[in-house]
Amino acid sequence: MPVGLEPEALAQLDAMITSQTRFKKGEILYRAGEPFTALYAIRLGSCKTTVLAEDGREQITGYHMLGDIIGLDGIGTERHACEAIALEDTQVCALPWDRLEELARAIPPLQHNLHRFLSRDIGRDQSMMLMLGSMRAEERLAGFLLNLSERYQRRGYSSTEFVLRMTREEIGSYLGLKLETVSRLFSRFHDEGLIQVQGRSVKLFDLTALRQLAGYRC
Amino acid sequence: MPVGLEPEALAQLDAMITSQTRFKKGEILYRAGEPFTALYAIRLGSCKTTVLAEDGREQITGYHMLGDIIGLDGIGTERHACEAIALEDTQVCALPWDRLEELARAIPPLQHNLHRFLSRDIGRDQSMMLMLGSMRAEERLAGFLLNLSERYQRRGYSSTEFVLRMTREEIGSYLGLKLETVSRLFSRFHDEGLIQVQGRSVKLFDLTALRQLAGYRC
DNA sequence: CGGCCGCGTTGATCTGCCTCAAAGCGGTGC
DNA sequence: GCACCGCTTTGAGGCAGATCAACGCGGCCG
Repeated sequence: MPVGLEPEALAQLDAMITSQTRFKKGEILYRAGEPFTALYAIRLGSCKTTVLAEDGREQITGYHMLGDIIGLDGIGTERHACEAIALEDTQVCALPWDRLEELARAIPPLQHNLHRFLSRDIGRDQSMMLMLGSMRAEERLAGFLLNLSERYQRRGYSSTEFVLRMTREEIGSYLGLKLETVSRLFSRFHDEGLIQVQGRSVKLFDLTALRQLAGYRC
Repeated sequence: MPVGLEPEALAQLDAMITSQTRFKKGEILYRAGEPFTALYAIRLGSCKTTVLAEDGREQITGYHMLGDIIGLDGIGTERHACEAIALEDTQVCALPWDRLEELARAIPPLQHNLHRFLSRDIGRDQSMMLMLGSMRAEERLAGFLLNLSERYQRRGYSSTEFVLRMTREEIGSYLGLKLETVSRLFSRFHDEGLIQVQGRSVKLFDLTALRQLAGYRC
């Protein structure tokens, strides 16, 4: 969010941030239906966002880590549309929305960044819809792993070796699959030499093959 | 978009709109990858937006009608992420983005409306992810029909009797199903007395049953 | 220590939706 | 009129992924 801001603007943004909150693994950052007052920037850790059907089924709609901003879906209705849950011990800082809107009016680059975040969320959701609507299970899982890989890399971590923060069931929910299917696919990718899995730690051996599986033509 | 604006602000918004463009059925409003310069407000007709996988598979991500604003997914990357195609003869007016950002800074209610549009798009995409990831075919189709019903009603049309603008294949692509499945489900809903279908004209007879099918608890 | 519990793996079977195929139907142009 | 074409419907059979079930493993607590 602060990218490209003048020092003075940065100071104003800083001043807006009053609170930094800690959550333990499993704790709820906000619930669906709660009044929306602020966005949350993740400073440490990671969390998932889920939407719930009336009958209790849940769909994980996002997996968020350091630097991500969550809660954007609450702006329109002034209520959170989904529920955010920490996947590990996590720290976020709240960005009060009315103050942010105000600042965005005063600071064009901030306004621009805000719009970028909103728009990128839409783009991300649309790729997810492509996955869920048109891809087969193995393509989805390969895409998921590559997506994680990319995001870890952008944050300066290894792009080929990381620890999953989600259970098989959560991965399944995110990808529209059952946990058994996820587990089987991990095993298959492992046997085929594409990856190494041991519980939640994953090594990607053959990015090219994964990309091909995921439907990337590169 | 203009909701809640002062007369003077309205005039400024009006002044921004230079062009109104017409498209015939099947024509492309914009393509994925094209530079993003403007949003488009639909004044007449309807269109679909689709994302394409590298291998040519396509997923319809949205179905848009009068009053909807499309193109929001291009803001973040400055390129359109999806392709928009007219489903019938359609008129849109372009809202140049740089001008709109500028105006949004000057006119708080406009800024707010813009954010609402962006955020609602995210919310819509998330419900779609819930559908695609967790619902069965009949639930998806019931949800689709109810969604249309609601939107027609909000625009002053009948909520129980309307004409589909999409082919079975397009509905299928939107819902992550094959056209045959869509056709079969229409027939089944018809036989069960929930709806009447004749080609593309649909009457909804039993909204309550559809809602139950769709997983609404109401 | 032993028992429990959450999570993961793997096998066997089932089924909802896809695939393949054929035919109907309405509109359009010749 | 007829032929063609895009769209839709319907049937038969197959398969990817779900479901059901059993077991393994590590961590935690009494």
